[in-house]
Amino acid sequence: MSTSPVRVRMAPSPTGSPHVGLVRTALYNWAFARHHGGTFVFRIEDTDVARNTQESYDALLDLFAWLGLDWDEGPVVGGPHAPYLQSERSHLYRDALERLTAAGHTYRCFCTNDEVEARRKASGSKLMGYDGFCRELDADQVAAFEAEGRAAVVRFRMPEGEIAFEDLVRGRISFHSDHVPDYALARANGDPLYTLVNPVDDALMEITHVLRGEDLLSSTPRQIPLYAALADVGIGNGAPLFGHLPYVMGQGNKKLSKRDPEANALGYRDAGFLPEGLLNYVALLGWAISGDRDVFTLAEMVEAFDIGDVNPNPARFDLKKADAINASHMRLLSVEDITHRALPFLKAAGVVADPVSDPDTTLLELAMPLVAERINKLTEAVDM
RNA sequence: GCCCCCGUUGUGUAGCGGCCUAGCACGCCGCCCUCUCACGGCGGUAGCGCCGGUUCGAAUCCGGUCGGGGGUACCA
Repeated sequence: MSTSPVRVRMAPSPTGSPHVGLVRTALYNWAFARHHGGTFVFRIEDTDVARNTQESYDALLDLFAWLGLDWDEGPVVGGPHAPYLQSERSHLYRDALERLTAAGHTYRCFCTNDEVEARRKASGSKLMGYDGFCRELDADQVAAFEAEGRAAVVRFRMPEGEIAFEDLVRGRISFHSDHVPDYALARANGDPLYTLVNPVDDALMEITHVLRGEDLLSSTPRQIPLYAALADVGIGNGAPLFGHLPYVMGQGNKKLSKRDPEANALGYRDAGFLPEGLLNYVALLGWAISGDRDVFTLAEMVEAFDIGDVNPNPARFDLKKADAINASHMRLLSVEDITHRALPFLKAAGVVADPVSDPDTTLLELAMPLVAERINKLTEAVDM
């Protein structure tokens, strides 16, 4: 048993409509935090100004409010590491970049993609990515590039050697630095990139465990040395522990894309799902509470959740099973509860008046006991 | 190409060397209950990718192979 306090986070980008994969990741982080009595941080990664939207940000807050996944630090509630929107933290990234550069962990790179590609062809190297050409430029060379009017990206100087870590869901994983090129931390125009801001924020916010999608697995070997470099310049305490969660797949062998209708998390609320139903189903995408049961409450999940039990295989999203799990939760509710929850749908459909009238109340009292026992989703109450 | 991850019925999973003639759930197919539908009950269907090795014994450990996925950006 570790005695260090657990601090985890979810860090979505406010682009497009929230994806069910995000719900799964958020749920695992939340359950992990609650299980360990730790802190759940909510951070908004809105550095991509071109794609961020206010609607998307609002949708994220709506979604988590509906699901009942509460956060201890983040937007609305604040916290000791505020602000929790990356767009309001640029001074922190600039400071981190200056410190890293002062300590020699970065260098300026003037190469174009074409030049890098041409060199690779000429050398016959099998290694992809940046070749480190600008690593050791002297002052004259830098001056020459600048005289040409070239702008420079800031690259991280990757240390040489093996980078290994113990993944919380996959066990030991190792890469060799030969396959992890020096990567860009900031654009030529000075804007910090995700590669910099994500680790800086996790370090600053003292995140202890990063549970995230498998798609970030291959960026882990480049982040681990960055955490070390950040700690070296007084930012954070080194790398957190990582756990890479399996993909959520759609039909066939494709990741569930944002274009798939079943990917839209808020769509489930509108379709009459219970939040506990969606959460329960989504929890099953990579985790099981036991061998012979798959319907459980959030409280039971918090009690039982162990990141080490998460299955590394990609999971297929199955709408029929989601419906069935939701239906099981419907049957767990009382008639009064179902009536209460179905009311917004009934009002929206004009089945009952908005301030519920007396005749409506009578109707509901008569009809709901019959309706409640046969519907699988709240929206179905409307048709009955 | 190179690097990394993954591989149990159609789907999600349990399984961590003998308890497995591989369990549970969804789906699907029957039957029962029922005025109908839903719920509920009962039964059926179908799986350890492949090849070697270790072992008295392998779904479980090791190697290889095949297949799938991801990365290889001044995206996240």
